[in-house]
Amino acid sequence: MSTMPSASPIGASPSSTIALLQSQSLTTLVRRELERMILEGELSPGDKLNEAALAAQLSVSRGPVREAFRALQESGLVQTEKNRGVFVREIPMQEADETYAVRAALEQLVGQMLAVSISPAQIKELRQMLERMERAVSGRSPDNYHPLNLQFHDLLVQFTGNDKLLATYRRLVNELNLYRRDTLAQGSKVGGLTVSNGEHRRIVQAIASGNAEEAGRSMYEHVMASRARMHKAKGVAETALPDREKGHDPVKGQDKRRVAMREAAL
Amino acid sequence: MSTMPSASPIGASPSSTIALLQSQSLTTLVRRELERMILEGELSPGDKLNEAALAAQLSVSRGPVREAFRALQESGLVQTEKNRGVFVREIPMQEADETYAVRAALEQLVGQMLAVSISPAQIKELRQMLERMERAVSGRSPDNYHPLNLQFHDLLVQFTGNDKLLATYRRLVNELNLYRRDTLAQGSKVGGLTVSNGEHRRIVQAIASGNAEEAGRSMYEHVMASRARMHKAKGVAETALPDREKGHDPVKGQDKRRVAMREAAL
DNA sequence: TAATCGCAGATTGTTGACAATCTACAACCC
DNA sequence: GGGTTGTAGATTGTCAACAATCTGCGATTA
Repeated sequence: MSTMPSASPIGASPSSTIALLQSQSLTTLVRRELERMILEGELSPGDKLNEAALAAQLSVSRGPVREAFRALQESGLVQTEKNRGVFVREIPMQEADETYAVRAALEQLVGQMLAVSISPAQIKELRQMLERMERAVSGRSPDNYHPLNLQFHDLLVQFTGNDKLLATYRRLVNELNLYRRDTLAQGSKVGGLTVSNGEHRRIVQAIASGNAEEAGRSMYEHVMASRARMHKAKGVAETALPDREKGHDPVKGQDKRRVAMREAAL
Repeated sequence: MSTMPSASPIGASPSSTIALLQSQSLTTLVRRELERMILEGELSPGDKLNEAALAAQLSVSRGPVREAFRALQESGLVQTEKNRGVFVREIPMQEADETYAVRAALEQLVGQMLAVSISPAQIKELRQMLERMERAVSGRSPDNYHPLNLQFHDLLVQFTGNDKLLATYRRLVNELNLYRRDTLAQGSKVGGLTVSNGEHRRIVQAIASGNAEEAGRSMYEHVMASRARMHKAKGVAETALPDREKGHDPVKGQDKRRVAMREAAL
């Protein structure tokens, strides 16, 4: 905490500093910081975000914090309950499932597009990524695999040159990362990493060979395989602790009454 | 204007009124109203949204209005320039193009899913929609076609039962509607309606027959054909008025200096 | 005359205060 | 003892005021 740039970086060139001040409002800064906190795991699904506390921590008033909340809500990272506060979203398994399906369709499109448009330089960059991931798997640093994996997929989407596709993709992946957070650390170590990277190689190979259909199919199947691995890991985690009696249970006490009224409000 | 529900609808059942008050904040109401205004064309791309004026018009303070702005910004409907205000977004042609590509991939998925899962009742509902659109085309009320068209596609996505897919789809379509606004009224009357509805029939036929591949392909091609029709209409509109000297030009005066500084800020 | 400068009004960014609501705990009743 | 009621503290929803920035227009000057 307290890593906010409260003091301005005077070292930078003056023009860029001016431009920065012009485009950055406090709301933007707060939004960015909160997104970072959530995505990096400093805040976990179900956690409550206290307006006043956050405002004090970031040395701003509650206004910008509330505005940042509305943006994060729209992006699916937090959820607001009137008069109760905002909470880091807990993605239900069913929603994660649906998201995987959408993501698979998008990545299939990515594969098809890249098979036609990719450049030699881009292929080279992808192969370098593959090697780095290979080292992460075979070496004793499997913790590094996940960020590399994210970067690899993001790079593929970037290479399509379709910004809308990229934005849509990232939105979905952000939410999936939220879902994976708890099961991830343990889940993916069960041995799926080698398999996953094998699928990555198949993808790059198909793209490089210019086979659009195969490239699309390999990406689609890779996403669906990831989903299956996630389910498996989730199942393991689930049975590991018998009755899910740890952590924050959002429904208890008179919450039941509130929930019932909410549902009736439809 | 002034169609806000300032007075509460006492006629409704008390429980639903309570539930409504529990879930609706002023921010939510303002957001909804602004979205309606934009989507129904009361506000056009490029228009400036004045905080104080809107707050007065809706009888709230500027706080909720600002929060609604942040949500609309994240959803892509408006765009904010610090210290200058928020504007209804003007979708560049290239972005619309990219959006059509993403949408086509999503609708292809919709077709594939529905070919497997659709129910007889749903098929019936789709066929009724087809007839309504048919009447709108053959009759002398082509203005009704567009909303029916939107409803038809939305219904298809709803029938997949995948809420995430639906949310993603709607986000894209909202932005596309923003893009189409100016060219639409004139553009689609050039005669594409009959063709469009023919494609709709092909889609429903393929879905009903359970042919996933054909259903997906027909939807993909329909979206791409829509894009082509849009381009054509846009081209017509473009050449119709020689030098695009009508309407609001966002870049003029000392704006050029600002824009240059913004770009340097990257 | 054309360009620049500077000011007044308007608009946005941010803040602090007040009102409404919720949460937790204690007193009370059956 | 179990359950309800009521109250105090904390938290959120909303508002109005202040500060910073921008916009447009007139004055000034070369």
